[in-house]
Amino acid sequence: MAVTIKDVARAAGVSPSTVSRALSTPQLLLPETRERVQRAVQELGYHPNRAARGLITGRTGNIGLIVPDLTNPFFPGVVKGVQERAHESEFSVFLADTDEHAAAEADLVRALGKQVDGIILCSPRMSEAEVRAVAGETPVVMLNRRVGRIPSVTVDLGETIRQAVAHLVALGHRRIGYVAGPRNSWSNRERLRALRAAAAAAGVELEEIATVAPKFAGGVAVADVVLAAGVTAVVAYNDLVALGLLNRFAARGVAVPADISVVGFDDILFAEMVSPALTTLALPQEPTGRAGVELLLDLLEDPDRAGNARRELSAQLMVRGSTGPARPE
Amino acid sequence: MAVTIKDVARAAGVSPSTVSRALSTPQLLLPETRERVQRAVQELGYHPNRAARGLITGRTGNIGLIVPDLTNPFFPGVVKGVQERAHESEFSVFLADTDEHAAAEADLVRALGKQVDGIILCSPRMSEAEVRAVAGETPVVMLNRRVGRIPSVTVDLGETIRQAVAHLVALGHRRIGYVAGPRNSWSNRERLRALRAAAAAAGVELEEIATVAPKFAGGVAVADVVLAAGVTAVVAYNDLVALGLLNRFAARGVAVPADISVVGFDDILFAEMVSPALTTLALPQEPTGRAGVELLLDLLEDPDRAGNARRELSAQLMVRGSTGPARPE
DNA sequence: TTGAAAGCGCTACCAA
DNA sequence: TTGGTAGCGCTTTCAA
Repeated sequence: MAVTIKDVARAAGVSPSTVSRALSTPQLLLPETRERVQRAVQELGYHPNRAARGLITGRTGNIGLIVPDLTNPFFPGVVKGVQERAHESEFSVFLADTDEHAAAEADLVRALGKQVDGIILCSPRMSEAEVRAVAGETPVVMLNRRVGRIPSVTVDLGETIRQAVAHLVALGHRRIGYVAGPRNSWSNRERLRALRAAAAAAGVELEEIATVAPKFAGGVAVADVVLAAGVTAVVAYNDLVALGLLNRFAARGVAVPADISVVGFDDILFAEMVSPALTTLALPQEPTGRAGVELLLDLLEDPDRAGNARRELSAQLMVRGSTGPARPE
Repeated sequence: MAVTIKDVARAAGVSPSTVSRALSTPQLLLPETRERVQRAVQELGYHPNRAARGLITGRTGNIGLIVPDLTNPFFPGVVKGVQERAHESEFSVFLADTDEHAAAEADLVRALGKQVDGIILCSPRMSEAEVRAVAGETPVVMLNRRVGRIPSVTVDLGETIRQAVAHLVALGHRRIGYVAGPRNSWSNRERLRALRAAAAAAGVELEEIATVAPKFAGGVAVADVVLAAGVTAVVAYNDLVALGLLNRFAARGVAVPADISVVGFDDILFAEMVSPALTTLALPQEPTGRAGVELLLDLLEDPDRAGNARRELSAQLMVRGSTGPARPE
């Protein structure tokens, strides 16, 4: 059996209450008592049972993290950030991967709800109504999405998307394609909106080519459609899709960037690893995760003040080999 | 406040004990009572507090999963498998990433120990003594490592490594290099041992070139040393390192496989995405995770019988573009 | 078949 | 400054 607070109390010759205080409010004890308890804690290797503590304090010291797909390297980056920051504040992290099933998200929130103090929803796919519903039940922070007054961490892509479009226009591109991600992805909608605005402002055409699963295979699948669309540059919903495009283009003997330029979003590690390396709009992955934890901690501490808290991080255009001068018509 | 067992009891006009029974041993109740309780559960949206339950039953319904580095795509695959299988048995998963710090592993096990029924250690880097120590305190299953009688899931690479060496030898390679992973990695030692044996049996040289961090940057860093070693083929500790090699080779204008052949381990998604695609020894990622959970569940159910349980999965050689005929001397 | 009571490990209150 | 007591939400005897 594990060592309990009673064992420590007995060993130190004090009451359980005193042991408890020695751990939570040591300044209230006589230095001598405190040391005696601490020695006993050390010797017995006592770790308080957090479940029992949580039963009383209403705090579990756990946070839940729900991501759509761990297989997309973007999310492990975020998860790492969450973990790191959580551990710094002595929180443990429950992780759940929904495999891109929007329906699984709400279920998971409810299943996790009881065992955590709050939940971080990373790029949730569920409807706004569902988001509001779960946020009403459990403290929730969202990453890469905004719904009403729910605290969220987002990345401001407006300026960076303008830069990216300017970059393509400067290279002579006049018809730019966009391969869209999931319809229920807020990021997808925002990216499309900003791209449209930037293209309009620059006086170039933006063609929404298709909607694909946000995976490598999605890019591969849509590549030939992209070629048939007659654009000279294509922006993909994320790097994984962009890499899928590059892969299929290579297989078809289409030269990048000579025949077509390709741009992604995220800047996953592998964007740099392919050749030509992928031009992409880099999202801060670990910082997003860290910021999410911070917002959640604020929210737990002061639900009123922290409601509607927003953290907006910035993106960066990484110009690499996959973009180049437009092929003359 | 969340709805408790008392609320349900009141709503259903029964005692809390009866509600508890309705959930755990419904067959002991009168059908009518059972239904009344179940209706109340539904209406109030009652979910038992697992922490409170765990306090009594000694079971938390949680398992801990510790991985070295989520940024290596191999691990998310395993994590996904663990998650899936765990959820199937109504277990939740605590995830912790040690960032390749062996020292963090034991600490994490201890920190998590109290809140979980058992822990899955994925490719742990800690010493055998430490492994034994933590396994003595908490039910532990290991993935990709064997220590004593601790239940483990491993992948049998012997035959596949022989195949890989035969493949290279058939292509005319006589001097093969190995870029080693972390010294404290069991997988690394096993791979090296099997490679040595296979090379000796085939009558070719195996040269251990260097030890690197099991990351992309590690491969990049060692690439020039590999070239200077004068081997015609190189096997890397894992795909990430192999991809680093490919990247630096490309930058140096070294043609793969014309000038040098490259082989990795794992078969991460990106092994297929680069060109030339990476020849690699594919490890089953999700199955490894799933098997780990199953072993752990067995262990929890019957600690005696399940001690020393082993599950050995098999690997597969994926021959792709990065291996080809040896460059004539 | 059901309910009352005890207690899991801990913290928070009130007294002393 | 410390200890006793109650009780968090639940399960599990033991009685009825």
